[in-house]
Amino acid sequence: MYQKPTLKLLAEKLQLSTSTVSKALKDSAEISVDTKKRVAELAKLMGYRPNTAAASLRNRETRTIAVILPEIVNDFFGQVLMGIEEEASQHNYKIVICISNESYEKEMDYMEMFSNGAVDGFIMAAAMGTQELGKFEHYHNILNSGLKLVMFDRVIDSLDCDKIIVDDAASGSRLVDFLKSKGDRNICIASTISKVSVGQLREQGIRNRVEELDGLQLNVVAHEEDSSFLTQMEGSFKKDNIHSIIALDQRAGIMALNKAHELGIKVPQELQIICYSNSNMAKYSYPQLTVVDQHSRELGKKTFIRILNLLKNKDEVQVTKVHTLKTSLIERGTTRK
Amino acid sequence: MYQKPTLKLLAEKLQLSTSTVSKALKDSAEISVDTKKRVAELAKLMGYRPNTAAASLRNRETRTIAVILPEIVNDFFGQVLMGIEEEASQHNYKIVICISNESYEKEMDYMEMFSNGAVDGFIMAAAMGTQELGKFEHYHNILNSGLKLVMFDRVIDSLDCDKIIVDDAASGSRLVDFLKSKGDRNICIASTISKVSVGQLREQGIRNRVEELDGLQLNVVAHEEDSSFLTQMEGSFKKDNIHSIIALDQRAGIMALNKAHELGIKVPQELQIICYSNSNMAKYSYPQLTVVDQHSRELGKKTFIRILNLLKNKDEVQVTKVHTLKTSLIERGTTRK
DNA sequence: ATGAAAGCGCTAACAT
DNA sequence: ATGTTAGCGCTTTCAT
Repeated sequence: MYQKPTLKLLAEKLQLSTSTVSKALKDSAEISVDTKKRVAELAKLMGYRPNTAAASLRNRETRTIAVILPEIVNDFFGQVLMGIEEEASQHNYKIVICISNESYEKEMDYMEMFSNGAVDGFIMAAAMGTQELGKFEHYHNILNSGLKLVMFDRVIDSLDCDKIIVDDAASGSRLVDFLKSKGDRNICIASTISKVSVGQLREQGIRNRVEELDGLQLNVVAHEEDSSFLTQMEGSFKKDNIHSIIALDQRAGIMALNKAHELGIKVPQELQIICYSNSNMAKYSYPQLTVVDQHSRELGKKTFIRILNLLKNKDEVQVTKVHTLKTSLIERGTTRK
Repeated sequence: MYQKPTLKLLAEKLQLSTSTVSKALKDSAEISVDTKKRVAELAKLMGYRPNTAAASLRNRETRTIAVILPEIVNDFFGQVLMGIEEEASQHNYKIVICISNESYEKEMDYMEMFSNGAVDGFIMAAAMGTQELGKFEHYHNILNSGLKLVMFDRVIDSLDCDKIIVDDAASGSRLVDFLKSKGDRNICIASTISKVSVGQLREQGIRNRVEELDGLQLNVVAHEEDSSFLTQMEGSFKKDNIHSIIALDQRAGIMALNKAHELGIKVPQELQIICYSNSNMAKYSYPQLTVVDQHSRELGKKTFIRILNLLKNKDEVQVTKVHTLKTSLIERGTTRK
């Protein structure tokens, strides 16, 4: 196995000192143009790559961000991750990925595991378990230790850190207006994420708007488990005279649509369905689901850029910010024209 | 910002040398039981975590694996990643994730970027671009430099490295038998991955079996782009008298199903559909798709365990192995009982 | 059973 | 413009 080139090796070959070579590679003004050129050439020729562990140790920065996701087999988080990854690789950052699997313990373990020098900061969406339990010391520990933290989508209100979210409540409210304009009066909320902040916000937005307007009715079908959800949904179809369904998450949306098929209810003629999250599941359903697009990839990019700024201005005191992205409605086959 | 505890700090507090503390934490036989206990207690109390960069530099191992995936918004790769991640975190390994986005260049960039000390090895599925181009020097470079490489699913036949795959060709063959046993004679292959090794293997398996048996007919509909695929599919529905469709990937499967709906073809009565990959899209379609389950999470776990073994026996000469997992058919709503 | 010292590869303050 | 040196935090060999 051949020896990987190091600064020392380059220096020997060029009859220079390591510090000169180091500076040359950094395009330092101290070094002559000629030397820089010679160094660059040999480095390229030998395929020199700086040893990241050594640089991290010395510079006290790893150029690595831990991304903690509640799940990964989920188009929304997948798209966010793509956005993060894209931006990260553009800025020559690495990301390590952790999957909390909605568990408080795993989330905490990961944060502890990376809390000493392994990463410069964390990007994360809170696990369902964490939001249910309401225990947030592990976030505080991270912040206290000087590591950067940016949360997205599933954020903790009471926590003083940067957050990138979408206009969940406002979008819910807009959906009510949209459905009302189509003549619907009896709206049903379907959700498998009612324990999670964004689910609650969306529901609140819808609820508030329904109360503001006259002559609207609201039902709620909510359960995390597929079979219970479907039983509830079927009950609601049979006893309530539902005009439309707002599904707060992709799974609820697709399950509601399938239940409607099963019961012979015509979509969108007899029932309109709108679903949160522009997922493949929604894009490839029949008919294609009308969705609230959260611009998830953009969200990922914004999140990374935020933490990058925090890192660049490391020692300045910074005002934490909540950045809200506006969602948009993509009208497809489950709503009427 | 408080100072993170280091070995030196622990040593000072305990009036010991750093080497003693280091050994104690490693439960070395050289150190007295009593000292070990004192060290362990203080370490716990102060929340000591070894600095990974320093350990990497010293030990010449990072306990980090790069995972290069063609895409991430894809349930198959998502599930594999879950399996890898699960196993990695269990063995106290980190994974950094790279998304090649099916591009040869990105794949190569990533491999170069991590080829000097940043990771101990690579787990990857080849990008479509790489398989099309047929350029594999970047893989050879990795292997030559002593880094470990394990490929899964989309592997390079000619490359001498460890591979974890599923029985693509054999499973294709079994599907033909299955459909024939249901009385189908005219089978159609639908694919959006015909440029990729696994797509070709599946097709080959099907094709061979069709030729072996008597009285079967085979059509092929293949295109990566949705709209061209759908046009072809519609044409095939209208002119060929198809009895069943074998979709080589999830997207092809769901698009074929939707097209059947659109044309008023009854599934599974008039047309059976079987689809590769047990994705959420297939699970939540209407009716639910019958699928070939690749046990993707298991595949991820096996892949990680393989690279771990390679790493543990670093310097032994190892025979590269191809490990083949057996797929299984999950019969659901798009095939007849 | 414990400690001193060297060194992994890199950077930067401080010579020259 | 180039070089010397110290040190980031850890492990390990070789004393003691």
